[in-house]
Amino acid sequence: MATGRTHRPATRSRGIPEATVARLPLYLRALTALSERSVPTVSSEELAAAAGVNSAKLRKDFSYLGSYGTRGVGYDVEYLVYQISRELGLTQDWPVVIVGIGNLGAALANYGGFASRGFRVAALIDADPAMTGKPVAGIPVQHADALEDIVRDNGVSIGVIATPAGAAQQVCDRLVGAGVTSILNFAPTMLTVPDGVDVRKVDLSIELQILAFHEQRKAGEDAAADDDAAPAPAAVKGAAAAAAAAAAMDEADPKGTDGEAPAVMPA
Amino acid sequence: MATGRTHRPATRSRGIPEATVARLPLYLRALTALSERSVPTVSSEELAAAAGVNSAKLRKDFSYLGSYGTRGVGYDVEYLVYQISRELGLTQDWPVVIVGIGNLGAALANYGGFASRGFRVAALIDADPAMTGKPVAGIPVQHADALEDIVRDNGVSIGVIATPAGAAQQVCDRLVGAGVTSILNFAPTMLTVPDGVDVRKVDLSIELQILAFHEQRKAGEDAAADDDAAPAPAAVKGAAAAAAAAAAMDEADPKGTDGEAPAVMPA
DNA sequence: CAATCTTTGTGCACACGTTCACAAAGACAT
DNA sequence: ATGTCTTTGTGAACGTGTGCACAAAGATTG
Repeated sequence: MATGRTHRPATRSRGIPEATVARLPLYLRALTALSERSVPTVSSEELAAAAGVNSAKLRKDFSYLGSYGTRGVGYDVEYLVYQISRELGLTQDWPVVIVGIGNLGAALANYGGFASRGFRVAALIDADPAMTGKPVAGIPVQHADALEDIVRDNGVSIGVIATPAGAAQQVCDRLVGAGVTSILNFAPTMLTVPDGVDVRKVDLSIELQILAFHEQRKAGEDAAADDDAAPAPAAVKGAAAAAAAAAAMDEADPKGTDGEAPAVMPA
Repeated sequence: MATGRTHRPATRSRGIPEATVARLPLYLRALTALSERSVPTVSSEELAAAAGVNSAKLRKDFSYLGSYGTRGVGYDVEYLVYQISRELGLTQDWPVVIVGIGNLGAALANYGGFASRGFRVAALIDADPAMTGKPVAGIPVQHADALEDIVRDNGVSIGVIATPAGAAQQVCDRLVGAGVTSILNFAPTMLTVPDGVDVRKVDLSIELQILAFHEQRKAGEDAAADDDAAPAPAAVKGAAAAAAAAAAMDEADPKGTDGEAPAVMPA
C-alpha cells in the first residue's frame, strides 16, 4: 500500500468545505427574507440567529467566499444574496428531469419553489404507458423510452429519481449514460455511479428512524432494559424474524411494477 | 454466551455517536434484504459493500452496540436485524401524525413503507375545512382544530409537518404543546422548539442547490470566472435584486393560505 | 490437537468541523 | 482628527468522524 493515497477528490472544490456548502442555501434563504423586507445590512449575529447557526461559524463560512462584510456594520444583504447565488450556481438555468411520476414525483412536479431557484422542470418521465401524455403540473408525462433524447435535447445535467427502489439503479444508469452528472435520489437504494457523478439521497424512512432512536432515549431506557439480557441468537429468532418481516417491505416493491412509481418512494 | 456478553461497557446510553445512529437504518435495510434471501451470516466486508460504507467504519459502528460478530465468520443476519431494530426503537409502535395534507402530505400518507417500520399514521390533519373528512390513503383528514385531542388521545410523540412555511412554526408550537417531542419538518423554515424536542429537516431545495454547486464546479470555473472580478456592490445591485426576486417566492406562500398545503412544501 | 486461515474489534493517526476569543478594521460621534 | 464603539475575520484549541493496520479470537482442516 505504501502510503495509502487513495483519497477521493472530496475537497477539490477550491477549498470551500462541504459543510459550508451545505449551509449556504440556508443563509440564502434567510437573506432572501431580509431582502424582501428591504433590510440593507445584517450583522453575523442577526443572520446566524435567523439561520439557526453559530455566528462564528457563519463568519468563517463567509470568509471562504471572500471578505464581503464591513467591520462595524455587517454584511450588505443584496450583495451577499448575489454572491451566494453565484457561488451556488443559481444564477444560471438548471434543467431538471423527474423520473417516476408516482405520488412523490407528482408532488415534486407541483412544487412551485422548483422554478424559483433556477431549477426548471424540463420533463417528467414515467415507465407506465398509461401515464404518457397525462399532464402533471401542466407538463405532459413522457415515456421512459424517450429518456435519453430528453436529457440530450435539453442539456439536462441534474436528474431526480422518484421511482420504486427496484427501478432506481436502472434509471440511474440510463440518466448517467445520457449525460446526467448529478442525481437526487428518493428511492431507498444505494446507487452505484461512475466517478464524476454526484448523488444525494433523501430518505424519509431513515429520518424517521433517527427520530425514533432519540425518542426512545427520551422515553427512558427502562423499557429497553427488559429484553436487554440478550438471549442467545436462537432464542430471539422469533422476534428477529418478525422485525425482519416488518421491515422487509420497503426493499422490494410489492406490486413489482418496476418502471412506475405507484406509491411515494422516499422512505 | 454464558453470562456477561459485554456490550455493557461504556456506552449503553450516551455513547453511540450521532454519525453511527444515522447509519444504522442503512445497515438495517441492507440486512433486511439479506434476511429475505435467507442469508445466515455476513462479513463486515460484504455488508459494508451493500450499504456503501467502509468496512472498518461498519465494524466500529457495530462495536458501539456490542460485540455481536463472530471472528472468522461474520455477523448473524437475523440477530443483527433484531439488535439494530431494538436499538433504533423499531420494535415498538410509533403513532405519527401528518399535518398539512397538500401534495406532499398526501404522498407521505400513501407511502406504504411508513407502516412497515413500526411507524403508524395515526391521523392526517389539515387546516382547510374543505379537506376535512376527505379520505386520503384510506384515512379521513381531520381538521386542525382537533390537533391537540388527536395527539393526546393517540399518544403521538412524532409529528410530520408538511405545511407551507408560513404555518410551520405555529403548527410546531401546537404539536409540541400537545406533547409531541420529535418533529420531521418538510417546510422550508427554521423551527424554534424548547429543549428536549428533536427536529429533523428535509429540504429538497437545499439538496438541489448543493447539487448545483458541484455541478457548476464540474462544468469548469470558466463561466464563473467571468463575473468573478466582482464589481462594487452598487454595480451588481441589478443582478442581486433579480436573484433575490427569483429566490424570494419559496419563503412565503403566494396564496397566503396559511393552514393548508396547496403545493408540495419540502423545497 | 495443532496449524492455518478468516474476520472481528480496536488503537492510532489524521482529516474535518466547531467554537472561542481577540486583534484589526472601519464606522460614527464629537 | 481623534477616540470610541461595533463587528468582522481568523488563529488556535477542541471535539468528532474516518480509515488504516494489526493483534486477538475463533472456526476449520488435516
